[in-house]
Amino acid sequence: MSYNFRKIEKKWQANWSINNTYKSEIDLDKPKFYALDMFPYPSGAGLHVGHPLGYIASDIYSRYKKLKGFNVLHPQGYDSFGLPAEQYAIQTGQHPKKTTFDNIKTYRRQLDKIGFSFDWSRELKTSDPNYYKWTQWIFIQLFESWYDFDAQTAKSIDELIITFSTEGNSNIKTSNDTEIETFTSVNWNLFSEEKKQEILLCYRIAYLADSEVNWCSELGTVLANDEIVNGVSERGGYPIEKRKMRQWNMRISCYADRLLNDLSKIDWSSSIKETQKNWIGKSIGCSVFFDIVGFEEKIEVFTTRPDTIFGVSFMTLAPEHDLVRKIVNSDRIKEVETYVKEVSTKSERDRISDVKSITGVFTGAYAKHPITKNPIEIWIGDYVLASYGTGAVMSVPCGDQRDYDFAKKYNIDIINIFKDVDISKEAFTSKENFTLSDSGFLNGMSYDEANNHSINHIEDNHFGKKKINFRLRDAIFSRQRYWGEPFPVYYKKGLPYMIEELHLPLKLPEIEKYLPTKEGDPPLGRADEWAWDSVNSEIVNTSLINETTIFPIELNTMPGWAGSSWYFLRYTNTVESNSIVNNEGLSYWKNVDLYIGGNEHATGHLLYSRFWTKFLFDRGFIGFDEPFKKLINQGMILGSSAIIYRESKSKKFISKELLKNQQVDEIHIDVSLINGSDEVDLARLKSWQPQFENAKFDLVNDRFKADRKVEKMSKRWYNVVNPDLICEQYGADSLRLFEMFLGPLEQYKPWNTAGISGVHNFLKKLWKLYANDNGIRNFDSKPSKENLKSLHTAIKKVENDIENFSFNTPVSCFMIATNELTAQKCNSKEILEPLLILLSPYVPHICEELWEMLGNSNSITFESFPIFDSSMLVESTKTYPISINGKVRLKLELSLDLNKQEIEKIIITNPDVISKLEGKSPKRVIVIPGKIINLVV
RNA sequence: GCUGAAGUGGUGGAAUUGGUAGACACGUUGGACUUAAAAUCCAAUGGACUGUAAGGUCCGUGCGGGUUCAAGUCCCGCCUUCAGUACCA
Repeated sequence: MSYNFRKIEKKWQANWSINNTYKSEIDLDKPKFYALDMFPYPSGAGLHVGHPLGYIASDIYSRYKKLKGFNVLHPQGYDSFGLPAEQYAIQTGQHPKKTTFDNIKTYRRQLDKIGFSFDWSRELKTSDPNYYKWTQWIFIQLFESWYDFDAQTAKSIDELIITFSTEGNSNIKTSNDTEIETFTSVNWNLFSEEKKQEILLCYRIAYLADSEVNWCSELGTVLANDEIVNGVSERGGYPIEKRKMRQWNMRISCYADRLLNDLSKIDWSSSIKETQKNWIGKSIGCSVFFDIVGFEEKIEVFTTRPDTIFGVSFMTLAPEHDLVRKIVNSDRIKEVETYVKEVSTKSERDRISDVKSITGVFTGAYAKHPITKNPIEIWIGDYVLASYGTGAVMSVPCGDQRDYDFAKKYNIDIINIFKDVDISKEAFTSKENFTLSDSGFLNGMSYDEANNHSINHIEDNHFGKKKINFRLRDAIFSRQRYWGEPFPVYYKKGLPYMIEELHLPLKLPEIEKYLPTKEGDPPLGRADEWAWDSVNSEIVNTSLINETTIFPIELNTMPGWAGSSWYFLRYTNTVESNSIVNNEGLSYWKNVDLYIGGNEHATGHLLYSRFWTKFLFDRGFIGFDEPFKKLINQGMILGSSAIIYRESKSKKFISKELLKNQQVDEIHIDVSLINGSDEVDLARLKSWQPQFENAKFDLVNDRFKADRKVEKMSKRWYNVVNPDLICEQYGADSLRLFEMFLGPLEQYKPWNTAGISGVHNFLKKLWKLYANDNGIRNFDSKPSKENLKSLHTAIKKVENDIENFSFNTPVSCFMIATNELTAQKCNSKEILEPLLILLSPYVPHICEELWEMLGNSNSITFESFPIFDSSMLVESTKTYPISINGKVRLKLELSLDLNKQEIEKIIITNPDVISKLEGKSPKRVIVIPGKIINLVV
C-alpha cells in the first residue's frame, strides 16, 4: 500500500464535513481559545498559494490548542462588500450580489481542498442583510452617543441632552480641540429643533459635517486618508482632489489617546504598533495667539517649541486659512488671490512630489509678537498644511529648516537665539546642547528649562495654553457607491434621523445601473426613486414624496471598513435573532486570542476595529476594549517569475548562460514551463504562445535555461500558482507542510514549486514507517531508549516552537524524528501513535488515516498531545568537547552529572588534555550542561 | 529625512537566546538499481591548506572596533536592503 494522498484527503475531508468535527460549542469546563484570520475579500481571480499561508498557520495553532485541551473557535467568512465587484458590475451590468456570490463559491471550494478545521456553521458575509443589519445597528449607537472627554468614555446622547437643558454646555468637553459655541440651559430650551440637532451633530460620534474630503472623480467617490497612497487612490492610482462635501464622519479623533496608550496592552509586532503611533501622531506643545495689527481677530498657532518664541521673525498661514481673505492688504489682493488659486489647482500628488520648491507670498499684514510687541510680517505659504494644527505657524527660521529656507528665499530676518551656534548654512533643529540668548527672560536656559518657563509665561499672560495635538483626523464614513451598507438614515428638513431598530435591516434597493447619476449623486440617487415611508417602515418610490410621512433616504453607503470593524464579534454567536452583543456566545468567547493577517491593514482595519471595540465597550455592550490580543502579520508569498531572453536584433532566444553584453528583451513565460533547475520545456513553450512556435533557440548542451525574478504574484507575469494544482499533484498535506517550511511566517518569501518535493518525500517516508505493501506493519515491541529519545526530543521542540508561534522550525523536527525512527527500525506503537498526534496539526489527513489503520476506531482525540518527559533525554555517557580558553581541542566520552555551572576543582588524568594544557593548570572550569567543558587557563 | 525590520553556503533557512555556526530541505556532483527514463536508495557538498590514511590546521555569519575564557547573538561607529511614513510646525 502506497501513500495515496488523493484518496486519503478526499475521505477525511468528507468525514469531517459529515460529522461536523470542527463545530465549536460553548464548554464552560474548558479554557477558550479564539483564533481568527483576517477574512478575505472574494475576488474574481480565486486563491493563489499565497492566500492560505496565514490560514494554514492559524489552523495548525487551532488544532494544536485543541490537542492541548482548549475549546477552540476558528471561524471563517467573507468581506464581501467592495469596489471591485461594483466596478465589474458597471462594466458588465451583472449584479454585484451575483458575482460576489460566485466568487465566494470558488473560494469555498478552494479552501475546502486544503483541509482546514474551520467551523463553517459560523460563516458570515458582510453583504448579507442579516449581517449588515448589525453594522447599521452599531452605526445608530454611534449616532446616539457622544464622547465625554473629561471622563474619557462614550456616553448616551440622551444624557447630554438632559445636561444641556439643565446646565448648558459650558462644563462639557467632547474633544481635544473642537470649538463649539457655549450656551446656557435657557438658550438650549429656546433653540428650535433644527438648531438643537445641528448642535448635537457637533457631539455625536457618528456625525454629519461639511468636511474637506479627498474626492476621486475617476472612482466617483470620496476616500479616507488610509485609502490614499502617495497622493493617489490606493485602488487604481487615480488623482485625488480636495473638495468640501457634507459627509458622515466618525469621531475617531477623540479616541486618539486611548488608541495610543492601549497599544501597550496588546501583543502586536513593534512595526505595526509604530505605524499606528505615527498615524495617531501625538505631539505635545502649546497654542499661542498672535494679535493682528489693525484687526480684532487673532492668529492661533500650534508649536512644539515654545522655547524658541523669541526667534519668531514672521508668521505663515496655509493658503486655505480662513483669515487670509480678511487680513490681506489691498495692494496685495491680486497677488495673494493668484497664489491661492494656483495652490488649490495643484493636485495633492504635485504638492507632495514638489516638496523641495518653496513658494509663498506676503499678505501685507502684520502680527504683533506677544512678548516683544515687535511687528512681524504675515505670509502665506503652501508648506503650511491647512489640515494640521491650526493651519498657521509661528516661523522660527533659526530653529526650523523649512522656516529657514523660506526666510532665505524671501529675504526675511533670521534671528539667532542660540548662543554660539552657527546658523549661516542651516537651521539648528536639535533640542540638545544649546543655551538661549536674545530671548529675554529665557536667556541662558536649556531646552527643558526654557520650554517650561515659556509655557508658564504664555499661560500666565493668557495668550495661549499647553496643548496636545494629534495627526489623526476624524474618518470620513460616506462613500458614493452602490455596493456597501445603506445608512439607516432618513432626512427631515435636511437633518438626519435614524430608522428605528425594529425596522432593520434597511436593505439595499435594487437599481438598474451602478454608475453615479448625471448630477453627480451616488448610484442610489438613480431616478430619485427611493425614500423612507415612516408609517409603513419601508423604502418606497418617491412619487409619494409630498406626503408628510415620506422622507428622503441617505444616498451614500458605508465604506468597506464598516463591516470589517466588528465581524469578529459576529462569529461568537450566529443565531440570527440574537443581538450581537450581550449574548452567551460573546461572553464566553470574548475577544480574539490570536489574529493572523497581512500588515497592509495597519492604519485602516486594525485601527478602526480598535476604535469600534472601545466604543462598544464604553457603552457597555461588550466586556473588553481591545479586539485582538495577539497579532501576527504573515508575510506575502511572492512569485518567482520565469524570464527568457530574446536578442533584440536577431529575435533569437538565448539560454541564460550565453548572456553577455548583447541587447536583449526580457520575456516573462509561465512558471509551470520550467523545472527545478530552471530548464525550459521547449515543446510546451512552443505550444504555449504562437510567438514561440517557430522561434529559434540558442541552447547549451541541448538545454535552454531561463532566469528567475522575484516579484508579486500577478497574472501579467505568469507567475501565479494555484493551490488546487498543488493539492492535485502533491496533496493538501504537502501544501500545508511546505507553506510552513518556506520560512518564518512574518517574512516575505518567494514561492518555488520545485522545493515541495522535499516535504512530499518526507510524507512518503512517514507513510513507509507505518505501512508496507501489505498494509500496516506489525508493531509489538517495547520502545527502545533511542526510540524514546527521538520522540521526546521532537515533542519538546515542536511544543516549544508552536507555543512561540514559530511554525517553520517544527517541520524539520518531524523530518529528523521520522528519519531517526526509520533508521532505528522502530517497531513500537507507544512511539508511533504519539508521533501521529504530534504531526496531526500540520498534516491532518495522513495522520488520521494512519491513526485509523493502527486500529483506532475514533479519530485522533482532542486533548491528547503527548506529554514531554525530560528523563527520556538523559544519557549516562556522552561525548563532550573539552575546550581550553574557548577553543575546542578534543572530544571525550564522559559520564558526568553536569548540573553545576562552575566546578572549583577538576582532576585531569587524560594525557591528551594534559599535553594540550601546555604545562599550565586551569584557573576555572566552566561546564555548560550537556554541551561543553571549558578550561580557562 | 524620520520610524521599524533585516543582512549567515549556489538557494530557502537552523542555531536551545552568549557555549562545537551552517540543522533540515532544495539544488549540484558522483554512485547503485534499470536496455533506458522516471521513481527510489547511498555518498559528497562554506573556503583554503595539509596528510598514504583515520585525521589535522587556519579563515569564515555585511564592514570596522570593543567587552568576554567564549560573540551570528551583547556594546560603539559605519554600509546595504526591504517596509511604513512624509513639508506634522
